[in-house]
Amino acid sequence: MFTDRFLKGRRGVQLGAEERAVLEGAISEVRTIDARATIVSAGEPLSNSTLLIDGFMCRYLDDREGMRQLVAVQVPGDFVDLHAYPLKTLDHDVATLTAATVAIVPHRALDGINATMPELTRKLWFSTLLDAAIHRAWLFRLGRLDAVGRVAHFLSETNARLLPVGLSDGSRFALGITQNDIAEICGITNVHANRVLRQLREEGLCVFRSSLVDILDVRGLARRGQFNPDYLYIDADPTKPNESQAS
Amino acid sequence: MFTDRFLKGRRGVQLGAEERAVLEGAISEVRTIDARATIVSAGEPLSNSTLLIDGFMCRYLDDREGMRQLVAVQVPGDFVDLHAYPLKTLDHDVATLTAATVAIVPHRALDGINATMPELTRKLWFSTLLDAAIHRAWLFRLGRLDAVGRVAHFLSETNARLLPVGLSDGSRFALGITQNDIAEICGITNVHANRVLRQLREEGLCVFRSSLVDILDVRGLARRGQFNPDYLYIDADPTKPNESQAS
DNA sequence: GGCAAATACTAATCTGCGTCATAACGTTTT
DNA sequence: AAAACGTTATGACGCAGATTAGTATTTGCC
Repeated sequence: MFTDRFLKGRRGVQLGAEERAVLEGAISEVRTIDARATIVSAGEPLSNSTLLIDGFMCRYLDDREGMRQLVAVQVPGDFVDLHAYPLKTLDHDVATLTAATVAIVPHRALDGINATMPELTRKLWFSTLLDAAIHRAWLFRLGRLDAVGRVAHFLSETNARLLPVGLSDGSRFALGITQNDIAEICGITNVHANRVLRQLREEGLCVFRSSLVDILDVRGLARRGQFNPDYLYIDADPTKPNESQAS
Repeated sequence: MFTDRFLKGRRGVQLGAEERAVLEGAISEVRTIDARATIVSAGEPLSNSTLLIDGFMCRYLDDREGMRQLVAVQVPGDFVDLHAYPLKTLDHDVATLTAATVAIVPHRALDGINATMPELTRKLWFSTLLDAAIHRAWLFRLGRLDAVGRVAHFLSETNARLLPVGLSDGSRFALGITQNDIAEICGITNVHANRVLRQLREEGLCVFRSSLVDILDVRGLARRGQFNPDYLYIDADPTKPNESQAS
C-alpha cells in the first residue's frame, strides 16, 4: 500500500510483513499537495512526519539574499521529515517540487513503535541515516566537482535512487524539475546550469528536458560525476528489488 | 566521566543520571590514538562505535585523484560513528586530526539499550540527526558562500560547538589543525585558504594560528559567514556567554 | 485560440579562485 | 648543526563560472 516503496531494495533493512502493517497503521491521513508549496518551515514545532508516496519534494536553506540551497531532493518512498520525530523542530524548510501525494504519520504513533518495536525503530533510524549519507555525497559534489561533474553526479544519483522504487528503467525517468532547480541543487547559477546541460547533451552523456531525463551513457555520466552508488546502501541483488515475505 | 560531554547543552535531550550510567557501562575500552591516523575505512564491517573524549577527528571522502573532502569535524563529546550502529558499514573514512582519546562502545551493548531503553535510544538517534543537521549547514556553506564566507562560517560553527563542552571561552579555542585542513573542509585550495585567513586577520575578524583560533569579532565573523547557530540545537541557557561580544 | 508568464537559451564582460612557482619558516631527525 | 620535512606565505597568470542583458520558446490560463 502506501509504504510499499519505503526502504525498498535497501541492504539488510527490508520491512517484514508485520512491520509493514504496523507502519501502514501509523498513517493518519493521505493527502495531495500542489507543486511549489512549502509544507514545513524551519523552527516550527512539529507533531507529524511525512512519507512521500508520489511526486518530488525538496528541503532547502535560504541565504541572506533569499537564494536557496537545496540540501535534499526526496523521491517516492522517502520518509521526508522523519528526522522531525527526534528533533521536534527542523533546521530547514520542506517543500514540494512537483504536485505530490503524501502520507501523514503522527509522532504519537511513532512513540508507540519506539516503545514496543526496537527492530522497526532501528530501521526507521537507518532511513534517516541514509539521508545523512546522501548529504555527505552532496558535500563531496559541491566541494570537489566542477559544474559539469556536479550535474552529472546529481543525475546519476537520482537515476540510482529511482531504480529500486521502479521509477527509472535504468536510464530514463520523469523528473518534473526546472533548470533553476538544478542550479539550486548544484550551487551554480541557472545560466551556467543551462550551459552545463547543453554540454552534457553535446557530449552524448545525457539529455535533460524539464520533465524527462534520458541518460544516454550511464557509465560515462557516472564517470564524469565520480559517482559511486555505495552510499545509497542499495541491495546488490538486481533480481530482487522486492521483499515482503510474499504476503 | 567519559560521557560527560555527550549531548551536553542540547535542547531537550540531556541524559538523566540512569541513562548516563547505562551509557557509561556500555563502554568496553578507552584508548588513545595518534594524530593523522585512519580508524575506519569506508565499506568495512563494523561492530563498535567511537565516542570522542578528547582531541579532534574528522570524516572524509576521497575524489578520484586522492584529494579529500572533509564531511565532518568531530569535537569532544561527539559520538563520532554512532551511525555505524544502524548502518553496519560506513560510506566514508574516519580519522584523527590531532592525537585523541576515545571510548569504544560495542554494538552489542547498543542492542541492549535499543531493546530496553526507548527514551535513551531516541536520544542516541537525536545525536546522529544533529550530525545530519551540521551536514546541511556545510552544504549551505559550500553551495552559497564565497571562500571568505566559508571559512568564517566554519570557524563560527566550531566556536559555537566548543562552547557547551567548555573548550571555548566564547571567542578563543585551541584547534590543532592546519591551513590545509581548512582547505579540505571549505572546498578550496590551501593557497587560497592562506589568502582568506590573511584577509580575516586584516579585517580584524579572526586570527588563525595552527593551534589557536582567536575570534576578535564574534558577531562580525558570524555575519560574514551568514552563520546562524539554530541548527546546532543548543540550549538557550542565559548563564552561558553565548554571543555577548560587542563590535 | 490567444495572451501572459515561466522557462529555456545565448552572448559579452568581469572576477574569484585555481594553478604554478618560489621562498621562509619551524620541528623533528640524524 | 645540518638535513629533511611540513607548514605558512606571496606573486604572476589563466580560466571556470558569475553577472548582466537580452531573445526565444514553452506552458498554463482565460
